[in-house]
Amino acid sequence: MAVRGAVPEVIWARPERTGRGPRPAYSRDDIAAAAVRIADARGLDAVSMRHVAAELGCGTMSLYNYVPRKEDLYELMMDAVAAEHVLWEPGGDWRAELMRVAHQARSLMRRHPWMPRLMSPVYGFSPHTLRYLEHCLACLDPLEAPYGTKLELIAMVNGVVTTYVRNELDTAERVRALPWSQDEETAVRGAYLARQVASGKYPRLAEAFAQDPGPVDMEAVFERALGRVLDAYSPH
Amino acid sequence: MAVRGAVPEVIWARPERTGRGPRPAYSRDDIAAAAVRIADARGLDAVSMRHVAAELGCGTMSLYNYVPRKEDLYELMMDAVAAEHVLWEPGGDWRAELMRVAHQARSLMRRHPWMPRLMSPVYGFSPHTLRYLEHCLACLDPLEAPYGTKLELIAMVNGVVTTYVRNELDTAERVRALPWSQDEETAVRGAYLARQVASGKYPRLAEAFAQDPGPVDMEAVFERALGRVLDAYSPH
DNA sequence: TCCTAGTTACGTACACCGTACGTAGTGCGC
DNA sequence: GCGCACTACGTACGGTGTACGTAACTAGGA
Repeated sequence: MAVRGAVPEVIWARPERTGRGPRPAYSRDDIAAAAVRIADARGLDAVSMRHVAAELGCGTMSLYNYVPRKEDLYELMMDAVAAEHVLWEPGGDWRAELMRVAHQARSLMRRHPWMPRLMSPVYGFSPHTLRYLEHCLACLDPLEAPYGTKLELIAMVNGVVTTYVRNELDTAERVRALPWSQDEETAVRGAYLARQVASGKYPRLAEAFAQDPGPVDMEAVFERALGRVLDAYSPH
Repeated sequence: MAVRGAVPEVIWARPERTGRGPRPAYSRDDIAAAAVRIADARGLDAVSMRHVAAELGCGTMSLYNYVPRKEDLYELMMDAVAAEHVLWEPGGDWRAELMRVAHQARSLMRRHPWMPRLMSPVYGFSPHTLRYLEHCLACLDPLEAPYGTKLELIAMVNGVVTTYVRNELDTAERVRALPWSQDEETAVRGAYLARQVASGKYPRLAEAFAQDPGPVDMEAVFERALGRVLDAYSPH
C-alpha cells in the first residue's frame, strides 16, 4: 500500500492486501465496524483516528496503513451500514416495495443517527451502496419510465428519508457536543420560540401554534410525506 | 455579557448590549458577515474562531464576548443568509409562489454552498428564519388546509431544495479539504464507477448508464422534482 | 536459499482547532 | 466619584488530522 504521497484514488480501488510484507492485522470490515461502534455509542464527533485505533487495539498511525485519509474512514462507515439493508426478490407492486425500502432506510438511519450528516453523493459509489441502488431499480422494474426518471425517484425517496430522520434526530445528535442536557436545550429553545411567537410579529405562526395538536407522531408524518411523494411519481 | 459558566441559552435571547462597560466594537451582523465571507470564499471548514476574529481585526478570544460557543456562530451565519430572502406581498396562486420561494432558496444555497451542511431544525428559531417561515405561510393562505399540513409542505419543499443543492455541490465543497483538484477527483471516481458498472454485478445500473443522456441539466431536474412535490400537495 | 524491496507497525512532532482562565482597561449606573 | 460589569486579549491545555522516520517482517526473484 504505502503510497505515502497524496494521490487521487478511491478507497474501493485499493486492494486490501498486496501479498508483500506481513499480513495486515485487521480487515477493512473490522475497521469500519469499530468506527460505526464508536459513532453509534458516542456520536460522530467521537470518531477520531485515535479513538478508532484504540478501539481496534493498535497504534494511531497504523490506521493510516488501511485508511489513507479520515474521509475514507467515513466512506467505509457508510458502506458498512449500507450493508445492513436487507434486500429481497422484488414482486410487482413498485410503490409498495419502494415504501418498504424507505421504511427500512429510515429505521437504518435511526439506528445510526450520524448517517444523515454523512449522506452525500460521493459515498454513492461504495459496493453496498451500489447494491442497494440496484435493488431499488429492481423494485422499479414494473414502472414504465426511463431510467433517468427512476433514478430521480430513488434520489427523491432517499432525500425525503434523510431529511425527515435528520429533522427528528438532529437536536439529539447536536446536543452531545453541548455542555448541557437535551432537556435543558429544548426547554430553553421552546421558551424562546414561544416568546417570539407571542410577540405578534408572526401572526400565522402564532395561529399555527394556537391550534396545538399535541405531540406530533413522527412516524405518521413521515408515512404521509412519503406517500405523497410516491403518488407524485405514479402514472396519474 | 460575561456569563462565563456554561449556561443553557439561545443566542437570540442574549441582548447585544447591556449598557455597562465600553461599547462593543462590532455588531452581531459584523461578525456574521465576516464568517459568511470566509465560508463563501474558503469553505465552511475555514470558519474557525481565529480566522473570523482575524477577518474582523480583533483578538481570537474577544470573539467570545459576542459568541459564547462556535455553534452559535453557525447560528448567526444561518440567520444572516436567511436575511437575504427577498419577500413579497403574496397574491393568490400558492403553488406558483411556493415555486418562487423554492427557486429563491435554491439560488441562495448555491450562493452559499455551505448552507446544506448547516441545515438543521435547531437553526429554525432565528429571527430571519421565522420571518421566512411566516412568509411561506402567507403564500399558503389560499390553500385550504390545517396549519399542520402547511408546515409539513414547507418542510418538504425546504427539504427538497436542500437535498438537490447538496447533491449538486457536495463534491465541490468536499474536495476543498482534499489535497487534489475536483477534476482529478471526479475523473478517478468516474473511472471506478464505470469499472464497477461494467463488472456485470449491477445489470440495471449498467443499462441506465448505457442509455446515457449526456450532461444532466440540474436546473431542469430540480424544477421537475419540485413540481411533482407541489402537485402531491395540491387538492387532487 | 538468501537478498531485497515493499509492506506493516507505530512513536514523535507539527500545525491547527475550540475554549477555560487570568488580567488589564473602560465607562455606565448608583 | 466609586465600583462593578463589561470589553479586550494573551496564554495555555487538551484535542484533532497527519507527515515523517524507523524498525520488524515477509513474499518474490536471483
